[in-house]
Amino acid sequence: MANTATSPKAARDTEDRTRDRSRTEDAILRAARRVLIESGFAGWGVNALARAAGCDKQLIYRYFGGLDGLAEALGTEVAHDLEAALSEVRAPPVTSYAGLVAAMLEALLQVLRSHPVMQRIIAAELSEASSLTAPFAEARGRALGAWVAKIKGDFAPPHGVDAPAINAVLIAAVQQMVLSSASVGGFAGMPLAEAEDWERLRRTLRRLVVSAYADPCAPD
Amino acid sequence: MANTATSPKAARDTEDRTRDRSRTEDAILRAARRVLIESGFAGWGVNALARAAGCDKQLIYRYFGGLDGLAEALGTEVAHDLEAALSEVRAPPVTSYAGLVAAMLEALLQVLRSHPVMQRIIAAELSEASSLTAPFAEARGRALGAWVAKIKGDFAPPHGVDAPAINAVLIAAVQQMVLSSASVGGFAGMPLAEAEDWERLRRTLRRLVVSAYADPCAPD
DNA sequence: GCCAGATATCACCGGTCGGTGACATGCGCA
DNA sequence: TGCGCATGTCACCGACCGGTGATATCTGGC
Repeated sequence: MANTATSPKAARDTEDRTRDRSRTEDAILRAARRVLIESGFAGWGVNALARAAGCDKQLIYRYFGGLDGLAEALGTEVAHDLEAALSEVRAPPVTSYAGLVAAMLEALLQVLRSHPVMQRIIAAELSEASSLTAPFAEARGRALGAWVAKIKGDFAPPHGVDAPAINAVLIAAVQQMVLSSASVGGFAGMPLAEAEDWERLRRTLRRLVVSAYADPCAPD
Repeated sequence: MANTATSPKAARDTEDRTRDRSRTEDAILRAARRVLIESGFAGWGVNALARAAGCDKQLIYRYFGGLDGLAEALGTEVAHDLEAALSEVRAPPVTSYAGLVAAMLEALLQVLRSHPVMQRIIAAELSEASSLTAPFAEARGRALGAWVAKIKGDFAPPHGVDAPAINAVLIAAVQQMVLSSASVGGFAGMPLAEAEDWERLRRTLRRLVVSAYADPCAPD
């Protein structure tokens, strides 16, 4: 029993795509996402992917040049997702640098939470700096850099504050929280499951940003 | 060529431990740490471990009950490391709740940075909630809980502040920073390699803690 | 001296992996 | 019509995996 079903085509997508390369490529890419979400990089091999896509593994080599090429293709796709999501950060009333950073953190939180593939990739980056995660890491760096360059000039951080470091710390916290919520359901005793939990995190982040960037004696 | 060397005993620890169960168990445990540091959980299998320990894999089954038992043994060991390190948090002049939290964060940063095995385990937790990481997660939770219970009562957080959430966020940031430094050498454009980089992070964390817990108009 | 048991090693199993070469099939074009 | 090529399928390889039963070797107690 190669699979649980009687036919090896059981896992194949309903759409008929015989003799259609672009359709097959798409099926492989979607299988790559699905397997990555369900099994992580541990189960991300040519055999499993071909099984999930309902095609022969040979096609992965032919169309993508093996696992590395497939990872690269998937990485750029996901990076585009991130880019698109960040480009829509137009939190309504941004009147200060702190407000801008807070809006960015919330947007990042939203994107990450709704994108399990991104979570998997980032988690893998923390475990192994392999050739599979490298392409995405680079693409992601470009996306974030472009976003920062775009908003530059609108507002400036207060003087005497290491804004890049503060922002990095808060972004790191967001990332860790989302990853931990996906695998353990919370972090350090703070649950991260219900909507109210995330709202609590949102408030906490905003408070940290505001207090860090506020002029003393000018609270809120 | 089962190994690069001529003799299969090349990787064996220098100490002669034939017919000495406790010595063999220790060799296996140390090999488990070493392989975990060098190859991560991906290469953490009975074959590789036995090879690294210079013994037969059968002994891993006999003495530890397989990989799961070995992971449990290693997990409790590492949890003890964490417990011991946290119990020594006596940052000299702690005069406020903020100072206490800052000292805790610095201690955690120090412990994590100097403990690559802990980093691997935490990174694995974020990728897969497998039976290998579960025992350590539980032990770590106990260690942190014990620490919190110990310091309870010395100082109290200001009113109207969600201290558990703030602390969780900052702990998450520390964790993410250390993990990211190990695999990528930095985070979000902030380098984390030289001593000055870590000092910068330390200052940033302290500033965040102080500003978050400070009474307004009573800075520093 | 000798035996019982602890300790360690070996050989082998079925299964999955990544990777490759050979082969079948159908489409488009001359 | 039939040829050429893109597309898809199959069979097979060597390597490694986790796991287990049988066997060798040494030690301590009688």
